[in-house]
Amino acid sequence: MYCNKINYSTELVKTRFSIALHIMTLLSMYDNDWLSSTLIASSLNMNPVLVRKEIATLKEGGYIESKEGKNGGVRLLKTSNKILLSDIFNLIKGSDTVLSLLKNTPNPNCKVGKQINEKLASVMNTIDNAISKELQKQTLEDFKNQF
Amino acid sequence: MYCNKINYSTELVKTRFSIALHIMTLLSMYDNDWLSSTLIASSLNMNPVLVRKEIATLKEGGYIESKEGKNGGVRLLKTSNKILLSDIFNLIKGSDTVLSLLKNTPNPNCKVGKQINEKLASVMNTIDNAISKELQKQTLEDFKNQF
DNA sequence: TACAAATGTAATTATTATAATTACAGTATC
DNA sequence: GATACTGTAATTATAATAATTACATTTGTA
Repeated sequence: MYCNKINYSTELVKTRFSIALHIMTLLSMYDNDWLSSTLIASSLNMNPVLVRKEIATLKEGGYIESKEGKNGGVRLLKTSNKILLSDIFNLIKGSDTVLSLLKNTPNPNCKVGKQINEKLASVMNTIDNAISKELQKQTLEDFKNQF
Repeated sequence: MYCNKINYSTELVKTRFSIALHIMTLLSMYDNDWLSSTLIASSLNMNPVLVRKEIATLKEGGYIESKEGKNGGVRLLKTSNKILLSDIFNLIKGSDTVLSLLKNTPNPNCKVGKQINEKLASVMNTIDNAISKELQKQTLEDFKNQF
C-alpha cells in the first residue's frame, strides 16, 4: 500500500477534463474488463504515468477502482448512466476555476484595482456553475453511446 | 499608421478575460477620459505592453478607440450598458475554447481514440455556449456599478 | 518460488506557454 | 523641438505542462 499523496497539480489544466473523459469513456465502453494504464495511454497517445495520475483523481472521486499486480488495471465503480459529465468536471476542477485571476496583485490604491479580484472571482464562479449545470444534462453513458 | 498584425496568441489564456474585463471596467468608470496604457497597467500591476496588446483586441472588436500621441490613450466607443460581459468573453475567446483537446493525436486504431476529438470538441463548444449565455445576463455597466 | 505484468508515486528533465522587458518607429500636443 | 503617448517586433525570463526514468509494491501464474 501507498500512503503519500501524489503531488499532482490541483489546477484545472485546460486539457485535464478531456483526458478524464477519454479515460472514463474507455472504462464505460469496456466495463467488464480491467484496463491497464498502458492500454489507456495508448488510446490517448500520452504517457502512462500521466494517465495513472489522472486515474488517482478519478479514484479519489469514487468513480473507479483499481487493482494492482498482474492482470490488474482500472474499472468503473458506478454504472455509466449514474455518472454525469458534470461529476467528472467538478471532480477535475476541484477548487480551481476554468478562467482565472492574475497572479499579480492589482493596485490597492486604485478604486478598481482594490476590489477587482473579489468581483472577478464571483464572475469566475458563475462561469463554472454555468458549465456544471450544462454538463448535468449528459451522462457518461450518453457520451459513450455516441461511439 | 501601422499595418502589420501583432503576433499575440489567439489562444484563450485563462487570465485574458480577467485582464480585458479589468481594462473595460476602468474605461467605463472614467469614460470621459483617455486612459493611458501605463495608467491601466498600474491598476493591473502588469506590463504596459501586454495591456496594449489586449487593447488591440478590444479595438478590433469595436468596443474601444485609441488616440496616439501626447495626451492620448484609450476610451470606450460604446456606452457600457450596451456591452455585455459575453461580448468581451466571445471577443477574447475567438475560435478557441476554454477547455481543450490534447495536442497529441489519439490512437486512430482505437474505437474511442478514432472519434474522441470530434465528440470532445462538441462538448467544448457546449461549454463555451453555456458560459456565453450566462454572461449575457450582465452588462459592463452592471459590473462597473459594483465598485 | 521465481517471474512477469501491473499500480503507485517520487524525482528529474524537456518542452511549451505565458509574462516581462527592451527597443524603437510613429504620432499628437504643447 | 521636447514630451508623452500608441503600436509592435524581438528577445529574454519565468512558470506551467508533459514526458521520462526509476523503482518499490502488488498480484497472478508457470
